[in-house]
Order: sequence, then structure tokens, then C-alpha cells
Amino acid sequence: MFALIDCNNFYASCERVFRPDLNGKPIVVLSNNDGCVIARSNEAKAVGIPMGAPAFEYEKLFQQHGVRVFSANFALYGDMSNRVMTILSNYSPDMEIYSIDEAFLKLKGFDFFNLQAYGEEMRMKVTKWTGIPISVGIAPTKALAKVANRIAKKYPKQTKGTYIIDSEEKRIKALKWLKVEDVWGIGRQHSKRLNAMGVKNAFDFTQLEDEWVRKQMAIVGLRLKYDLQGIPTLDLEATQIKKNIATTRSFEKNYTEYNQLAERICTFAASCAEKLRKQNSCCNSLMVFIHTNGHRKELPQYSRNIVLKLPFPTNSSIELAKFATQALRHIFKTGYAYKKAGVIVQDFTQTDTLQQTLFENRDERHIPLMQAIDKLNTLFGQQKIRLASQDIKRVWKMKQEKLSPRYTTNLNDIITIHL
DNA sequence: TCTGGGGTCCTAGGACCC
DNA sequence: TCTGGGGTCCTAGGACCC
Repeated sequence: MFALIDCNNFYASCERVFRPDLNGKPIVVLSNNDGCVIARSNEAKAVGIPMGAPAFEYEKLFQQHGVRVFSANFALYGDMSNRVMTILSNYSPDMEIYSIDEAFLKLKGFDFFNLQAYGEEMRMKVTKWTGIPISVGIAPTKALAKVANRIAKKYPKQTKGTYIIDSEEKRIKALKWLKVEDVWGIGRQHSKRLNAMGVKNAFDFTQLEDEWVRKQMAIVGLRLKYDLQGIPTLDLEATQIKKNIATTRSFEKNYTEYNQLAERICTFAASCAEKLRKQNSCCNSLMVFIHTNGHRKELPQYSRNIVLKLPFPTNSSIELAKFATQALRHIFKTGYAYKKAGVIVQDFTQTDTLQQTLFENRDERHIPLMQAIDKLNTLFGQQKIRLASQDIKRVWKMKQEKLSPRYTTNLNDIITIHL
């Protein structure tokens, strides 16, 4: 059996852990730049705030219903996630952390366990130790565990937050209950087509011909179909090193000057380099993109990206910033108001298996230099040491008007309790 | 005024090899 | 008029996830 544990309204729940006065109140968490809604408490969902809602369009509704609004506080969410995952890891030797708020556990050899009680215990412990509410779904395959989890989340009272699919009868009942567009792995495009054909729920989907599914939804769709039928085709995935790393941002204001953009691109490149060093990778290729605001149809639009093959693999901030600037020079055009830009590094080699190139090689002196920079930045806080081409005066700012304290990761933000 | 940021996998088609 | 048969690698684009 597989268990899928999912934190309920994760970001919203994190905010509430340290603000118990907000229990039962509608709250939302916004994306970077306070752009759109990326998490909602149940109360906020109930007053009709959709996922991804642009904050400025919903200001009125927020006020009307007394919705508490938070800027994204990823330092807090990341730390709370670690706490939850650490607790969950005690419940099975085989665990896959699927996302910041979800984990699969493989329950192999648990035949004589009372899984309902086991799930309820996880839920109790996570809530008690972290303050985060979770739901537990247990079933013979990963896709069915996802389904079971939805049921647990939807009916917390009846299920005590834990639902198990362990019979053919329960499987079919669950699949008939789940709309096809809510199936894990069936997105907007496929559900539109399926709906048009009269495939309304997950059960209908499992009744389709293998050949059709294979042809229309590729091998991924076929695996999903089997998994939903109770034939396991998806196993836990080992945590691997990343194959792409990106740092991209929308800007609070539009940029028109090359220099403004160049500074951002250097900072993004340095950030990618730092992430590369963390997983001991060097990249062989880098992409830079810039574009104007696609929502402003009346303004002239421009959007371009460029991929640069590097002469040698590197993870030096200095070298990557240099290459990224080169790339930017190729695609930058004056006369446009740029709203978003980013750097994506790809095609990695691990630093311990680096191949020397014949003509041009990375500057070996950068290796100890980067180590020193990383060490200092860990000790004294992020971005203490930066490149001169970066934002030295700290001009750049993200819109973050409703940021909560970093309760668990910043000494100055720890709450005081008066007894 | 204002609209996020990160990832994964698969497939088709083109370019190339002998 | 007619033009083989077997591969690999790379890339762009599309689908999906949170």
C-alpha cells in the first residue's frame, strides 16, 4: 500500500500556526510581488476566491469578508515543511517527498497494521507537533492514494482525516465520485477532450480502450489508467539532483534601461550558480529570457530567449554572470518596457566528474573563492557578499506589503510568550 | 497601477552517423 | 522512371505537477 500525506491549505496553515487568532477566519497568501492568490484557507475558498486570483481584482471581496492577506513567506513555509517531513519519515523507511506539502510513504510489510489507526496517529502527531493539519490517503497504488487523500480532505469528520481504499467496491465508488479533471495527471487540455467525449469521472476514464489512451495521452496516460485500476505502475521516485535550475522574477515596475535589466540578470545568474553549487553541479548551457507585460495589450510587446552553450562547465557566479550578460546583450532591444526576466541553467555535469576541455577552461581560482563566498553568506546572512555587477545599493525591491515574521528561521522574529 | 515561480517527462521531427 | 536500412542525438513544444 501507498500513503499520500498532504498538508491542508499549506501556506495558509503555516501563517495560522503563529496566529491562532486567525483560526476560523478567511486568509489568503499571495505570490511574489503580491500578485495573485496562491493559497487559501477553507473559509477563503468558501467566499469564492479562486486559485490564482489577481489580488488587485479581489481587493473588494477581501474587505467585504474580512479576508486576512499575507505576502508569500517562503522561509517560513520551507522550514515548516521540513518539520512535517521529518515527522512523517518516522512512519515508513520508504518515503518520497513529492512537493513542499506532500509526501508518499510506501507501506510495504505493513500487512498486520491497522492502517486507519496508523493514519490517524500521523495526523494527530503532525498537528500536535507542528500545528499543521494534514490529510492521509491510503491505497494500493499512488494514483489511488491521491484519490483517497481527496476523500479524506473533503470529509474530515467522517474519515477522521484518513481514508483507505482497500476493496474493489471502495475503489469503484471513489473513482465514480472523482471528476475527471480532478484526477492527478489529467490537466486542463485532456479533461476538455475527455469531457467532450462523455468521460466525466475517473471511473469512465478507466473504461477507455488502452490503445486510445496510449495514442491520445501517451505512455504517461496509460500508466495512470492502470494505476487507477489498482495495477501499480508508479513507484516511489528517488530524490534526484535537479536537471534544470531557474531564477526568474516579475518586476514591480517596468524596466526600460539596459543597465537595470543587466543588474537583474547578473543577480539571477549568481543565484542559479549558488543553487548549482549546493547540489555539486556545473552547467554547460544557460538560457536568458526577457519579456514585456503580456497583460498590457496596448503596449508594444517583445519577448525573446536565447540559449548559450558554454565553452566549459561552470558553477562560478562570476563566470555565469558574465555569460548571462553576454546573452542579454544579444536579445535586448531598446524601446520596450520589460516586466519579467530570468536565467535558467541546464545540461549539468557533476563537479567530481568534470572533463577538461582542450582550449578554454574554467578559472580554477574561482573554486575556493566561491566556497568562501558561500561560507560567508551562510554565516552572515544571504547576499552579504555579492558581485559588483549586482544590486549593491539594494535598490531592487519586491512588493511584499503583508509579510509575516520569519518565526522559525530568524532569531529576531521568534515570538515571546508571556506566562 | 496591479496578473508567480519553480519543476518534470514525453514525443515528433530534423540532423547526423555508417 | 528509379533513390536502403539501420541507428543516435538533440531540440522545441506540449502536457503535466505543486
